[in-house]
Amino acid sequence: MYICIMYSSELIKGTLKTIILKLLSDSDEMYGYELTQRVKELTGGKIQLTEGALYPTLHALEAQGVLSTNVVNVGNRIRKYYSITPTGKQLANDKVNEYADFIHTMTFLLGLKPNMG
Amino acid sequence: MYICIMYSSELIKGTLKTIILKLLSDSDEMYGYELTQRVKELTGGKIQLTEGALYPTLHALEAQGVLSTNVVNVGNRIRKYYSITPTGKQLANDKVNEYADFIHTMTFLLGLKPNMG
DNA sequence: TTATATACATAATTTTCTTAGGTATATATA
DNA sequence: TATATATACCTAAGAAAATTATGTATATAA
Repeated sequence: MYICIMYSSELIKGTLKTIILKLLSDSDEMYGYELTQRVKELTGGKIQLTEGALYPTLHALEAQGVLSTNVVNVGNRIRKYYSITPTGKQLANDKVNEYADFIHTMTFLLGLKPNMG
Repeated sequence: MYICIMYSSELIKGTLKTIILKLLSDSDEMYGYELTQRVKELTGGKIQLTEGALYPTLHALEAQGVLSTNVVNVGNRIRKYYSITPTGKQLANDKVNEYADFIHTMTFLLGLKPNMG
């Protein structure tokens, strides 16, 4: 068994959009900070989204029309909820499928045993 | 089933070193061009290493001491064979194990079915 | 009162890759 | 014979995507 605290940063590169789109595809709406906590929780801390990467990407996805926002005041603080658009739902599907295919290819290329759970 | 010609370039980011180290770990020696052809062949053309990324990375890995080189004249052309050092073998193992763990985490995070072949 | 958690954001820098260009030989094709 | 493709190496400019650092501000726990 392989032990690790967090993956080397180069490994995670290129997966951010796919992760965001998938989580928002399965949820009604989520805000940025919530996304960081959810990913940390779901991966046992092995993947931790950094705000410097997350927020610009969220803005780009919104500008692209795949996410829409809803700003809410919680107490005296601002919270910006993101939800996925129909276009975004399609993109999420494509990205997840592409990643599944990619994992399959990498599993073969690196000579890893198919994952049985 | 998902159809694709080549993966979007962002997906492949961060996997180059792992791929190089794994292939050289399983082979006595390989040269740069050979690596590009082997990866293309093994992935059905879905992953194609670009020379602009490959050669600088090979040089860096050599400078780092994980690869050693052997220049050979084939006809009137030069061919630079790379082989993995003991340190490199260890690094290759670590990187492949880390990637296997990463695939496991991403499979769960993206809600993909464990791959049964 | 001080640190941590929540919650947003941007800017400078670094890393990593793409794109484009350069050199050169061998071989297949029009 | 000329031209395209394959082999085989390399670097440099630029783009893309991340890290690191910084800033603002409130709430809560120590």
